[in-house]
Order: sequence, then structure tokens, then C-alpha cells
Amino acid sequence: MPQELQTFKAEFFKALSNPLRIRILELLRDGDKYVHELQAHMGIDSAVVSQQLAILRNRNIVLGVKDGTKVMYSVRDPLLFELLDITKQIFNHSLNHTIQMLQDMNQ
Amino acid sequence: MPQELQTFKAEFFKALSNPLRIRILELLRDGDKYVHELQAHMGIDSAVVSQQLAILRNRNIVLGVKDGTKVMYSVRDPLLFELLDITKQIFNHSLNHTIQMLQDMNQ
DNA sequence: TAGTAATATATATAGATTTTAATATTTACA
DNA sequence: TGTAAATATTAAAATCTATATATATTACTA
Repeated sequence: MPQELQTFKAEFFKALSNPLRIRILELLRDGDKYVHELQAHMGIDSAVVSQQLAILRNRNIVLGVKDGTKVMYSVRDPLLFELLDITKQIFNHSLNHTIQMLQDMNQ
Repeated sequence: MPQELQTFKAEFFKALSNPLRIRILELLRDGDKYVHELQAHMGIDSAVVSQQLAILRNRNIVLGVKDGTKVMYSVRDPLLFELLDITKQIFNHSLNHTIQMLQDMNQ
């Protein structure tokens, strides 16, 4: 694997490695949103949302489009949602594994 | 989305957010390997490899099995490789996008 | 066979760097 | 002027990288 791709992957995952940013992306899955809409859903200061959006923007994960004083955000590549879905599957597998282990221990 | 899953996703991506750890996972894609084999492929100190393996182990991403003095590592869930493949696709999309933009600028 | 060396891996430590989260300030537009 | 969003700043927490040390297993040898 070219080193460039390896670095891209690491940087990309780093951009996703924060609960607030995951939350933002999950909200954008239900449709594009203004910053103040995201802020309302998340119940945190809009400056914090902007900060996290800036990180996602810099990695080209989201796109912000101005509309007057507002900015509408969207996810650039829908493959991202597949990525999140697979992660959920991995989570479920891992849960099943843990449950199985606990059951085995009780035998 | 339950907050537990959200946190899992963030922690999971954090475990993947390092070039050395990506490298290790890509090497394990070609088959299980001992620590010293990983070390030889990567050309870095084995203590560094162990450190990174510990991080992947703690997140249940890889599994280490003792065999004498050696430890054989494997990836726990093959879905991880799908995840890496999708990330590569996202990388390609993003490259195409950049190339298109540069072409448009030259018109 | 007891003692010791060699090998493979893991863990501990510490200084430098990065990230986080909260707050304050700035910019852009209606 | 008021609203929406972005940026700057800062202290605390986390991560990284390199080095040192520890542990566990096997091999060697007197």
C-alpha cells in the first residue's frame, strides 16, 4: 500500500475519532443541516459545533455552503455512512462475543 | 443512536488513527503474523510494535495468541478489512474531486 | 540438573507534541 | 444593531516517540 494512502486512512480516522463529530455526522445522515440546527439537536454551544465542523471540513468530510448568514452542512461522500454502518456491525459482533464469553464462564 | 454506540465508534476510530497501526492491520490482512515478523516488515523497534499492538488489543481489534516465546496476532473481525477498503474508495473519490477541481481551474 | 544466557514480547517512564473543551473575540451579513 | 458562524486563546488531558526495564520461555553449559 502506498504510504500516502496509509497516511490518508490514519488522518481520516482521526477526524472521526471524537463523539461530537460522530454525532454531527449521524445527524447529517438524516439530511443537510444549518449549524444552529446541529447546535439545537446537540445541546452544546455553537462555537463548539463550529470547531468540530472545521475539523471535518479540513479533512473534506463535510461541505459547508453559505446561505445568507447561515451555513448549510452536508456530508461529501455517502460512502461515509456505509463506513458507520460497518462500524455498528463490528460493535454488534464484539457485543455478541462478550456475551458468549460471559455465558461460557457461567457454565 | 444510543450514546454507547456513538462512544464505541469514536474510540474505535481513534484506535485506527495512527499510520503504524494502519500498517500493522494491512500486514495482518495477508495473514496472521508474529510480532517479530511485523517488526521485520515495518523496520521499527519491536517495543514500538508491541505498544501499538497493545492499543489494538485493548480495543479488541486484534487478538494475540501465545506460542512459546512468540505471540501470533490476528484481526478479530474481517469486517475491518471492508472498512479499510471503503476508506480507500473514499480516498479515490476525494482524489478525483481534487483533480476535477484543478482541471476546472485551468479552463 | 542447577544456573545462566539469549530471545521474544510487554510494560514503564518521561519529555515533546497534539487534542480537547470552554470561553472570548471577530467577521459577515441582513 | 442583531444574528449566525468562525476563529483565537488557553489550560487540562491525552498521545506519541524513544528509551529503559521487566517478564516469560527456551537454549546452553558447567
